Amino acid sequence: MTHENTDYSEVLRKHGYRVTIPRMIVLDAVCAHKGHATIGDVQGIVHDMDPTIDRSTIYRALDVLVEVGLVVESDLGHTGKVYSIAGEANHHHLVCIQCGKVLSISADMVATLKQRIRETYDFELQADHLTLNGLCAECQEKKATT
Amino acid sequence: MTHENTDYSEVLRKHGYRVTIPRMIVLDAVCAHKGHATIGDVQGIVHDMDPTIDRSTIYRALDVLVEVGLVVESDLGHTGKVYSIAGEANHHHLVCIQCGKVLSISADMVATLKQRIRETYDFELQADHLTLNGLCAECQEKKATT
DNA sequence: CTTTGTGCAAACACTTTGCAAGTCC
DNA sequence: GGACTTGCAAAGTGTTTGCACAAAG
Repeated sequence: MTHENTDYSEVLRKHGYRVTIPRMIVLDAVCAHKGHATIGDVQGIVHDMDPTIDRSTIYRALDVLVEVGLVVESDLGHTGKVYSIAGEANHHHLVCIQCGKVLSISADMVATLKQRIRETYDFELQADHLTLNGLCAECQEKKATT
Repeated sequence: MTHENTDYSEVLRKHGYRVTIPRMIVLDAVCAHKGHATIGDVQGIVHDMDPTIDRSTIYRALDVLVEVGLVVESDLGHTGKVYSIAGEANHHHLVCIQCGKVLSISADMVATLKQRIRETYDFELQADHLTLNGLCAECQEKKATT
C-alpha cells in the first residue's frame, strides 16, 4: 500500500537514475498525500519535510519518478495535473466541471465501456485514474434553480 | 452549422453584455476553427482577422461567450483548454495520453455508462465533449515494443 | 450621456533552464 | 574521480489586472 516494500531504489537505478534524498522525499510526499496530489500539494509536503529543497528540483524529481513509472501523472482538468503512487487500487474519477469536486468510482463501473471501446476503436482506456467530467448533484440543482 | 442563424447578439444582450466587434470576431474564430480550438488557435485566427485585437481582450471575450453559453469550454488534458461552438453534434473524445491524438466517438457509446453513473452517484456526465484518456493503437504498440 | 468594453502595459503565477557547487556511485 | 543532481537565480510561458480612452445602448 505504501511504497516501503517496493524496491524503488532499484527501479531508479535500473533506468540509469541515481537515488537521491530529494527524490525520496518527493516520492514520500506523493505517497503521504494519499490520493491525488497537485504540484502545490507536493511542494507543500516536501517543504515541510525539508525547506531547502527547491521548486525546480521537485519538478525535475516528479518528471523522473513519472518516467520510471513509480508515480502516475493524471489530469483532472480543473485542478491541473495531479500525481499519485503507481499501482494503487484501480479507481476512476468523476470531476464536477462547476465546483471541481472529485468523486471516486470503482473500475468495474466502466469495464464494459472500456471493452467496447477497445473492440471498436482499438483504443485502450486508462486503467486507473480515468477522469469523467460532468455535474455533481448540487451543481445540477444550482443550475436548475438559475 | 455556423452561428449565422442563431441570434447570438440577442443572447449577449439578454445577459447584460454588449455586442462588440471583438466579441463577434472571437466567436467567428471559434466557429471558423471547426472542432476544438485551443486558445492559441483562437488567438491566431483572431489575429488574422484583426491584428489590433489584444490578447487580453480575447481571454475576456471567451470568458463572456462561455458564460452566456454560446461557446463550450472543455479540457482535453494534453492540449489544455479547447473551445467549441455550443450545440454542435454530441460526441465524445478519446485522447491518447502519449501522443495527444484525439478520436471522436458517438454519444450513445457512453449512454449506458452515463445512466448508471446518474443512478448510482447522482452525477450527470457531460452531454457533449466528454473526454476519455487512454492509449491509442500505435502508442500501445510502441509501449509493447519498448 | 452613462455604462461597458478595449488596448496597452505592467503584474502575475507557474514552469523551465544554465551553471557552479555538491552528491552519489 | 567522474557523471549525475541540486540549488540558486534568471528567463520563459501563458494569463490576469489597472487604467485611460473609445464605443455601445
